[in-house]
Amino acid sequence: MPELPEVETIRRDLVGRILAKKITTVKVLSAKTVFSIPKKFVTHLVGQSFTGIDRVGKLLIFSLSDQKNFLLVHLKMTGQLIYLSKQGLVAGGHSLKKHNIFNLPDKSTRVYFVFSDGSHLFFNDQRRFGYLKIVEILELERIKSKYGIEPLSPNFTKANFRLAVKGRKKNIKALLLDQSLISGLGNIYVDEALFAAGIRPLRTASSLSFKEIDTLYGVIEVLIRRAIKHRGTTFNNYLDAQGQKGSFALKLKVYGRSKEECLKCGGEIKKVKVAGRGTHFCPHCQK
DNA sequence: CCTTGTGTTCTCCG
DNA sequence: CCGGAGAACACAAG
Repeated sequence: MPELPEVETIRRDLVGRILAKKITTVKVLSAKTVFSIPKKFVTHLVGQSFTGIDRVGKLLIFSLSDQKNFLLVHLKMTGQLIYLSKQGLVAGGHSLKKHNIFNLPDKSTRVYFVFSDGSHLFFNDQRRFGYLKIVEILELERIKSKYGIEPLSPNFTKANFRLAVKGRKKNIKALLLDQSLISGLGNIYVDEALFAAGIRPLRTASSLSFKEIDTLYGVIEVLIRRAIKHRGTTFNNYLDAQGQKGSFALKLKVYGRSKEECLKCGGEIKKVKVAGRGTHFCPHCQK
C-alpha cells in the first residue's frame, strides 16, 4: 500500500541509480500492465535514458531523453520498483538472473528494464492494479491537473488547506483520501493523521473548527516527513527500490491496531468502515 | 468474506 | 435540465 512517503522513498532511491543510463532492454511480461501492445511500449523506451524522476501524489513520472515522452508508473496496492546493480544480480557467483538475492524476475514481475551498465529495474505487482504508461506532455499536464495540494510542496499552506476543507459536506476521512483535494495520502496516513489531530474520521469536514483544521494541517506535514525519514511503512507488501522494508510501521499508533490499547489513553482502538475503507481510531482521544 | 487506489458511473440536490 | 458533489461500484488476487 504505497502512499506518498513510500513512493517518494522509491523516487529518491532511483534518482541516484538509473538517471542517464541507456536503456538497452525492456521486457513486458504482462501486457495489461502497460495498456498497449508490448512491442509498441518497448520501442518507445529502448535506446533512450531517463533524465529525471518526479512525483505527483502517488504517481511517478520518469522524463525520457527524447524530451517528448514520459513514463508514468503507478504502484497502486502491491506494486514495487526494485533496482539491482550488476553486482546485485550476480550475487552468488552466477552470471544470469534468477541467481540474485531477490530471485528476480519472479512470478509477480510484470515488466523489467536492463540498463547499459548491466543493472536492472524490476516492476513487480502481485495484484496487477499498477501500471506503466507512456504519455506526451499534453496528457501529462492533463493528469497532473487533477491532483490537489501536495503535502511537501510550497503550496501546502495553512490557507490552502483551509480552502480544501472548508464547506465540504463529506466526512473528513473521505476528504483526506480525495486525491483531487490533497494528494498523496492513503488509508494508513489518513488514520494516523486523524488520530494525531484528535479528530474522528466520520466528522463532516464542515463541522471542523479552524483550530482543528490547523491542527490537522500541522500533523499531516510532520507525519509525512517522519514517515519518509523512516523510509515508509511496510505493513504487508511495500518494499523500497533496494528491496528493503520501511520501518515506519513501528511508529503507527492506530492503523492495524484494532482491539489493542490506545498508546495515549489505554482505551481500546476501534475499527469501523468509513468511505469504504477499514478505519482505525480511538473513541476516547478522537472527538 | 476481507484487504485498497483510483477511474468510472450513478444518484442526489439546488 | 445542467453542474457539481458525493457515494457506490469495478477491478485483482491472496
